Amino acid sequence: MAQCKKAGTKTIVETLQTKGYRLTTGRIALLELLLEAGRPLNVREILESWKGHPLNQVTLYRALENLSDTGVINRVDLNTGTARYEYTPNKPHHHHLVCTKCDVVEDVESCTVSTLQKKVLSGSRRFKSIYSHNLEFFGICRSCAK
Amino acid sequence: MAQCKKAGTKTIVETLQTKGYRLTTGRIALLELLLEAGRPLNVREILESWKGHPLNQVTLYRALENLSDTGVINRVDLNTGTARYEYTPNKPHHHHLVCTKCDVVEDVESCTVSTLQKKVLSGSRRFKSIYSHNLEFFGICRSCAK
DNA sequence: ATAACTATTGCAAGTAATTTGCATTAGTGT
DNA sequence: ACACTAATGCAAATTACTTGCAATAGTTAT
Repeated sequence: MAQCKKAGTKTIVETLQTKGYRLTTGRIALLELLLEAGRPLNVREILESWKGHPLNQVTLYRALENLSDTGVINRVDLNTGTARYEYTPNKPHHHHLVCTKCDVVEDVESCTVSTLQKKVLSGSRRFKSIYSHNLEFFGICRSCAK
Repeated sequence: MAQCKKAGTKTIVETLQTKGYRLTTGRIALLELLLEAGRPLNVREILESWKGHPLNQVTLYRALENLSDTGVINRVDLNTGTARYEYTPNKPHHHHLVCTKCDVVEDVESCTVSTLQKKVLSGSRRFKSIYSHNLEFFGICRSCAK
């Protein structure tokens, strides 16, 4: 994991540099937390995980925005009421499966939507381009089903 | 359109009744507005469309929640910052194509995700059931592309 | 129709998420 | 080590949305 972080960090610095962003100690703490969590966290969860406070809440919001900007992390909306952020440098394009009782989230990697995306674009007179899509599945996990 | 409304209203009353909800004048005004708009509106847009105020903002929030409950309207999140609601009784299952510059929204009716949904469920050990999915496409419309 | 029952409404206030302005601090390149 | 500029924290503001409660309007049974 430290190794993974080290290897990842190098590229991340470069990625941030292209937008003039700096990889500060607070942002490193944030990225490490998201990496370890392995699932999308919201602001409240991030702040609660931090006993010391590597980043103030306001700064955290700004860091999340900047890092999302560069694609190092990804903002997802899973209908849980607040935005969530996930660490993405080591992850391929994927979607999510969300339990609407306990909010547990599972990644879904099989994505056949890219071909669908082309069809959708060719079926639209009004749109010039489509550059992304969101696909989330909602269901009930086994432990909530009991 | 008046005809469409009349025909629709009958069923809507019945739909609401099953949950003990009433179809009040304010809610009728809301449904008419959403029907005429033909696209998902957020709370601010609804209130601005109403010169007189058929429903107070607070009541509007409650009405939107109740009506969503019954499926007469549908709440959608299009990453535009606030929840949007669309009139659905006359609409088949569909998705959306959103321009991220001007927020114009187009319906996408071809949905092949139901089969994908089954695959996703069978690929998950943790989940017992999947009952819905969100799929939204993001792009740039032709007039914003100029 | 009318009365009784209960959902709906509006007001005032509250909560939670997110943003902004500004002075101070910390990274980065030379 | 110096200069330049992004990042940070504080206080305060904004925005979306919710809650409690008394008054009102819709529905059902008579």
